[in-house]
Amino acid sequence: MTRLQKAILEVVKSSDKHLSAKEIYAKVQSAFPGVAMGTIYRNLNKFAEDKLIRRVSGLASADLFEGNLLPHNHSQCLACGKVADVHIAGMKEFVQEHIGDETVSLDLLVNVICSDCMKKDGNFVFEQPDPKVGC
Amino acid sequence: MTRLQKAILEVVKSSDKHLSAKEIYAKVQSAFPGVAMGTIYRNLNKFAEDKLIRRVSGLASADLFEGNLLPHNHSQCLACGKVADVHIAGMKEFVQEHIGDETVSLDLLVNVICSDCMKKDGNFVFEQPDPKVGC
DNA sequence: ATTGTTGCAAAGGGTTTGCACGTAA
DNA sequence: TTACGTGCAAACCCTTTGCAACAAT
Repeated sequence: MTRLQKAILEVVKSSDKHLSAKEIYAKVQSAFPGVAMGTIYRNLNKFAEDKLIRRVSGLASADLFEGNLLPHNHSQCLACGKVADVHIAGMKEFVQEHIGDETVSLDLLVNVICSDCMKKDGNFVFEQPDPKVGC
Repeated sequence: MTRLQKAILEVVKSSDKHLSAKEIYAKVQSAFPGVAMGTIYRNLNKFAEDKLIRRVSGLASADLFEGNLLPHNHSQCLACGKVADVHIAGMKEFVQEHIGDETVSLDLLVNVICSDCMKKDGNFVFEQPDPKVGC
């Protein structure tokens, strides 16, 4: 593993947040000013394949990367976009009971209005709830 | 509503499948040869906002549109990409118990190997399960 | 006249890829 | 040498948007 690769991995692993490729790029740049976006992506993809990190997709904005490999899902705030971890015990089993095919994995995305945004505007009303309503 | 708009809506509403904008475009084209992709998207977006149809996003490929407005979620086959409806009673309540913020909506995407693909290759083994593993 | 809808073409965002160069075993 | 990693720029895919022409009221 090159020094650059270690740096990229370290940025993701040492962050407690979910980071976009752009954010990772910015952080890596401080130590490797000449680094290219393509290289960031190539390595993030490799790390994700090798299960060193996890890629979170399906969000409203760009994919995020995280170092937390423990099974969990995510919530995103529809107002500010903030992404948080969601742990739901028995999720897979609960879902499996309802479908015929064998579940490989679940991607649960819980759309919320986070408490911060609720504080800012307690009357948060979705006249027409999220166009991407699941259930 | 213009005749074109009715045609677009009809394509989505009368299909029992989930259709991509490209597929909808192709179908509408047979009656409106000069129709533009931008117009397809503009109208699909409007219909989704008005809750005449539903947009399914977060899939491995492009967003899909469906006429089924009843709350439900989706599964996608990791081998062939096929998307199917998934109905899980009590899903929202089950999830709500585990999170602090108020749930607006859920997007559950169940990654499976569908029975067709299982038949074709009964030994379907994911040496490295889906890089986008939820739980 | 006013408003909304369309085709077109361009731009947008996020991501991937071909290629030549460089670096390391 | 052989293999791999990198920067760069272009391409990619899906989707959105500005604009001028066009309907429809």
